[in-house]
Amino acid sequence: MNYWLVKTEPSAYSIEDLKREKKTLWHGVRNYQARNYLRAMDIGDKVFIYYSAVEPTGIFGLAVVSKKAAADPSQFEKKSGYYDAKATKDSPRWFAPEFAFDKVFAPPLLRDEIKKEKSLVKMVLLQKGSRLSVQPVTGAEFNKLISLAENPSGADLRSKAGVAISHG
DNA sequence: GCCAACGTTGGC
DNA sequence: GCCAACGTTGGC
Repeated sequence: MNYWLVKTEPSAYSIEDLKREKKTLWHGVRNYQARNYLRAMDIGDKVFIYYSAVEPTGIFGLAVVSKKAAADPSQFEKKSGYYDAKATKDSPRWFAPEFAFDKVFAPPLLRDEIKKEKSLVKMVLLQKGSRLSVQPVTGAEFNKLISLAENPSGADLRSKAGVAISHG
């Protein structure tokens, strides 16, 4: 199993949109390296949904790959902003996997918290100038991110102080 | 809103 | 095939 992170903006497509629709075709990626990662995704792989550009930035949820990447239909649609005149049905340029909703992170795991974690400094996400919209995440990074998401720093502090955490 | 980093385009 | 110019991304 492999792990990934994809960027979006909540105004374009949010984790709540995915929760409502249950599944979505992750289309419109127009960068070759990102495309190659999309094609490498396998059914069952986990995908962090990251919001970029709009404050606060961070991971807002998790999806799971439900179908392997196939030709991205938007590259053939002339009216689409994703139209690519050089793509043909015989030799498509761009590919889109299907993602299924997994969970919303509440609260979200913000970029600031990720940056504070020493074991995560090598994440592609945190590299200077990294604009890749589809990124690989290592298994160790995945586990750490999940544990941070499930144990927000506030809860950590409360538990260290010996204060019971309510789960209601 | 600024601007550094990056990918793509197109002239040569 | 080089590389300057340009457009875009995205953190700050």
